Amino acid sequence: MPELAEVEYYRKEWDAGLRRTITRVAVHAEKRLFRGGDMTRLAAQMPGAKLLGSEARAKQMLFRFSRDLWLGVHLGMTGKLRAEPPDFAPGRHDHLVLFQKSCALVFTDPRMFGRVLFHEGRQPPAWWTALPPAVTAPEFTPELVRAFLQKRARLAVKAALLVQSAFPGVGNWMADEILWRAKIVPGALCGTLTKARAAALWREAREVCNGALATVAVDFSDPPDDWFYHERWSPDGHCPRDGSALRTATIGGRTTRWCPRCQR
DNA sequence: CGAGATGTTCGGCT
DNA sequence: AAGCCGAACATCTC
Repeated sequence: MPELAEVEYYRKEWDAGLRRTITRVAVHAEKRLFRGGDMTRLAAQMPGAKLLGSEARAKQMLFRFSRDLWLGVHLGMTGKLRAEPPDFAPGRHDHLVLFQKSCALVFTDPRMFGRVLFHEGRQPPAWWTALPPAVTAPEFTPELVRAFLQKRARLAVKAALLVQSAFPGVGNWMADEILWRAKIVPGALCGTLTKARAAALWREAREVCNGALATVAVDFSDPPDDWFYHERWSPDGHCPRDGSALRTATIGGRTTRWCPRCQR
């Protein structure tokens, strides 16, 4: 599931273990989720460390532990975090479990498109520090969006919204929501968008991120009733504005839905 | 049974 | 030669 807001929701699941010590680690170290990291070292270093805090940015999470230990988590397509009782027995897809005295912090991911990174050091890892400013941050300006669209002039705008360096945290359903609100047809090439439409894209990207953070991220509740979201999942979806039957096509390699009447 | 799923990365082509 | 596109990754569900 995880886009921006779902990631923030799952991050908080591990708050159950805040200020508590890890007693034991269970990890499927050979899985591709852990590629590029030393999981033997993780299993050796984690016991005795305390979970001190966490943060979500875009689709990434970073958990901070005592002893200068850090855990980066990306949920991929099917990753989830949750807390279980301390006697929890990990199942086939529970690839990492941090046991504490009073609970077990579980990372599950059946498809294993996610990623877990282990880092040791006084400072957070470089890949974290280098993440671009959030869509909701003041540094995310209309000028930045415009410059990106001009650089990627031959790319469909739907595909552009999925580029994480430009729209961090935006995923497939949020991209469709943004385009519907901005009344832009997803197949439009970035280079053809006027300044006004680029501004609309900027504005709606912020609206959709803020709206999702105010609903989905809080308690996994649905976005507001008038969002495109609800219709986009239905095979028989209709435009909430004008009732037109939605169109479906693959754009930017992903299933894309839009209203053929109000998105041009 | 086949198709598709809310993500990223790589290799090949233009 | 940057940048675009499709395939691959691995598993489950409809």
